[in-house]
Amino acid sequence: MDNKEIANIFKALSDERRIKILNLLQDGELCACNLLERLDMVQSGLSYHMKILVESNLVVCRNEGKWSHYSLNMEGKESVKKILDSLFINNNTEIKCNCKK
Amino acid sequence: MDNKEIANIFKALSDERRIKILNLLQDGELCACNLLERLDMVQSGLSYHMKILVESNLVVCRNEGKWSHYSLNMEGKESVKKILDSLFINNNTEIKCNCKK
DNA sequence: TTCTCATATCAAGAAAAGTTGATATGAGGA
DNA sequence: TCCTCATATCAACTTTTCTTGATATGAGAA
Repeated sequence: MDNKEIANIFKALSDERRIKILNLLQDGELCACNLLERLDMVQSGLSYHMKILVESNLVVCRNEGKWSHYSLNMEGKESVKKILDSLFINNNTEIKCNCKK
Repeated sequence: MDNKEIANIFKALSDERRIKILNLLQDGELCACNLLERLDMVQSGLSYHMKILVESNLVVCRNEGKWSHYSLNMEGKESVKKILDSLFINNNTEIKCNCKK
């Protein structure tokens, strides 16, 4: 996974409205119309944000007839944690800063 | 911590160049001039990005004379993981989706 | 098939974030 | 003090992301 892909996953988490959506999904699976009722947002806006959350694997979408049901993806969370662990490593190679003193 | 603050922390991680900076800091503390040598970026740009990383507590800055030395903040990483855990919870309240069938 | 409803996509504009060169600040050396 | 160097800030501009209303798609009901 390259830096651009990593940045994109965090980008999915970097919007206040998308965090609010994750909050709402803590209570269980919800369909788009139910999410919409609980958010101050137009339908096309919700669709835009849900696409970002689903594509970044943080949310799962289950289609049933004309409805889309969304739920939190715990595997997505674990994968973000693994990314964090891979970013915050101390290789201890003791590269000393060599500014021209 | 409210949703806006949470979004801001992930925002700090949502830029490819800042991910690259974290990669570089894996080898240990580096001063701004050393980071600059390793990045394709002008000095004011680096300063802009470092400010974001420091303010979001992902990187620590140690000032020594006219130099600024940066290093990864492991506490910052842990705090991001805690935020993830608080976002991805299943409250199991069984709110059933009530779309008008 | 035709209508209605849930959701997705599009295009245009608004808002936010990133980039750049110029300048400011402030520490140490001369 | 004056000069130089490392870093920060600023203002203008570019790029990216978000928002919105209009329209498209596609499923089930009539």
